[in-house]
Amino acid sequence: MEPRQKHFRKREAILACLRSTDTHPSADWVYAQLKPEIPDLSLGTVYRNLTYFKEQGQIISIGTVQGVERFDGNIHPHVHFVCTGCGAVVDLPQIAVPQDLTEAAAFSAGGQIQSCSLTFTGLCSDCSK
Amino acid sequence: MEPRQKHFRKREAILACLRSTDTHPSADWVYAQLKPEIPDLSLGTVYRNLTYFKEQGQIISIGTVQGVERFDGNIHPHVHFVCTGCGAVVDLPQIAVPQDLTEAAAFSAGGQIQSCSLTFTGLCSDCSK
DNA sequence: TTCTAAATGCGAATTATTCCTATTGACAAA
DNA sequence: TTTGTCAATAGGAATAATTCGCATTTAGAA
Repeated sequence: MEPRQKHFRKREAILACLRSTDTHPSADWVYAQLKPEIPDLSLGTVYRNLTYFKEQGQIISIGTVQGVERFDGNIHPHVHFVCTGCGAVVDLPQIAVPQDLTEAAAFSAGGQIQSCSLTFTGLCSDCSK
Repeated sequence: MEPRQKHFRKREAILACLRSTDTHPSADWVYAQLKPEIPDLSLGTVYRNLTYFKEQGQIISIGTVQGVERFDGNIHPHVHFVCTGCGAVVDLPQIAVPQDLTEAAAFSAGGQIQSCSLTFTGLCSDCSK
């Protein structure tokens, strides 16, 4: 298929960058990551496309950690652990929110549940030393 | 005991305000709420004391909703529902995170779990109309 | 009264995020 | 090829939540 339409290279690079890592990066991290290979990338474009992908449901926001929003290219429901020491966010793939909990929540809230986020907070093994 | 030490009136008023509501307010909301009765209250004091209480473990932050941090005077573990339409945050007291999930998370993360936050997101009954 | 340390007010500073505007690229029609 | 249109973008200005710096006030001890 050859060189992709130049028009979307940046948009695609941003999504690919997000999907290539499990560090749950911030907008700034994505920007810093791509800037060397795409020198005319602007931070505004990163923000714009992250918002775009979020609206499209292709990525999710996992909330703000230490003041900055963090994103996740993995939209499969999963649980996170956030270290209050270093700000690292890691997946806990072994854990899952039981389905009946979500159903109970929908009933209890009386509205429509779109998503569910379970996050454990603490000190990672490095930071607890 | 009569008039409390004037020095701590504001600090106490901020905590009392947070505990008197179930709206999970922002710093600005607390400020607006108290300003009429405490005209010389400053927003900086609200932020400072919210941070103080948070560090003391007397309140918790429930993360940022639509760009602003929201607080909760109820530190008993409980589940929240956030409406993406109006930004309302309500408790779901009927739901709880199973204890074994937390234990599994602690094992899986390999660190110390300090807290756990389960949040459902969606549209409340008003906003889904 | 004097001293000290904590709490505060106020305004400036910081910083993540959004907004504005001119420019560029892709593509279709003439 | 030329022209027109529209989405995507860069770059910088603007916004807004939050934090910081510093002088002032207060409580309480000496």
